[in-house]
Amino acid sequence: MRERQKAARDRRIIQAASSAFREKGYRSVRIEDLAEIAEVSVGTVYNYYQTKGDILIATVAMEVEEVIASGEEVLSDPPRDVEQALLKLIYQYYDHSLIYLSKEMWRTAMALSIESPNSPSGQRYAAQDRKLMAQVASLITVLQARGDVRAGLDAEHMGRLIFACLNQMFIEFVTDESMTLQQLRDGLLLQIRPLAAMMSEQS
Amino acid sequence: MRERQKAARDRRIIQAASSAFREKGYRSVRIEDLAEIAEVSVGTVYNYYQTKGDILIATVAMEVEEVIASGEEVLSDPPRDVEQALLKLIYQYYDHSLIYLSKEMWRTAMALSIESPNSPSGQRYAAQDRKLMAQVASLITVLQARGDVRAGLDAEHMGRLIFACLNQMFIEFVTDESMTLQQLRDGLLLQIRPLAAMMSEQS
DNA sequence: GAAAAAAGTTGAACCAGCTCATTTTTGTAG
DNA sequence: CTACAAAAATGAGCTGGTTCAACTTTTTTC
Repeated sequence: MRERQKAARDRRIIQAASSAFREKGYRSVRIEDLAEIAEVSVGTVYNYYQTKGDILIATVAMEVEEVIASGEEVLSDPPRDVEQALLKLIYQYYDHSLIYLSKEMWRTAMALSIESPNSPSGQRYAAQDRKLMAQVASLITVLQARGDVRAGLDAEHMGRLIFACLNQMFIEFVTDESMTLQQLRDGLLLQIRPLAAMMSEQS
Repeated sequence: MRERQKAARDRRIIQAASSAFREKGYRSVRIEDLAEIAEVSVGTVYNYYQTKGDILIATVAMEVEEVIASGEEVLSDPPRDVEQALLKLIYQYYDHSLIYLSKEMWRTAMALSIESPNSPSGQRYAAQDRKLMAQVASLITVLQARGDVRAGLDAEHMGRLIFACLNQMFIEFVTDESMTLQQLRDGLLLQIRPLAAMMSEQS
């Protein structure tokens, strides 16, 4: 009974935040605005979320959760070619990224996770980053088991390396409003190609 | 005459900021505090710097400038071994990083450059990042010219890749207060070793 | 040297994120 | 149904970054 009330309010707040942030911009949306849209008071918003940033992270986290799930599908049957397999997974990430979130929202969420790594939302974001990293490593393990990646490599280290690479490209993407998804894909390709070649070659 | 006054005030402000941020923490230092230490008014601080973040970036930029200069020395005569050469350069960066700046200051500066990439200070930080990346690429070019790195590789792309790697490790370092410089070095080593091996091997 | 213009300084006021003492609602016991 | 307690909601007020109209100082002009 009370539980249902709480859940409903929470949904109204996060719903209001998600669309308002995307449409008006995170910066220019005031907590007061959210409270009004969600038909609660400012204090109540803070009863559900500790800071404005926490509300943002909650919306970003939903998105990342979806991305991780869709990545699992790629893992189940990746292309034989190493380059193709990596690109398929990463493009999946990239293509999902702007469905519910704006570049500004990504920037703010990333900034927050770096600035306040010990806050609950900072840790939440970091945990999801680690999951993505693990997924990349997992893909490499699969490819290795099939003999498409040479056996001498440590899959976890390679996963970290490739994650660093895709993450750097993604930061570049969200910090440049004029950069398109296609340019992001192309940029990544240039980075991944030599790596994939090294990983697959039998020396 | 007026120039000298301005320069002196600027120095007092940046000086006050640099030590106050390091000693009391960026967050807890108020502009009002800086103004008092520097013996100017709040308004004057804003006459020299557009935001609190700009003041921080100015102090960080001085540090990075030094790091870039010290990196140049490594470039002039790098070790023959690829792994050793890369590590020498990057450890140089790492070891300098905490001389004048706290981890919190680094976190805040990084967060700022991601969150506000179009502000003057965001661009300033990004420009220095690019310089560091170019320095890594430059090292690879030198090693390639000496025949220690295989000729087929694109030095610029490898530079970006290695920069992504060292930057990721550095973010991990500053977002974990308990992580030591030695742990940072060791973490990087694990990432760089396979890469260096791939770069130097003649296939 | 006085007057006008330009450059720089000042701090009170503004704004938005956030807090917390108070009030309201919900659930429980008699 | 009433009394009580626990949980939740509320919004006025606090805080600290930021602005800007008024003021002061320096420079230039005649």
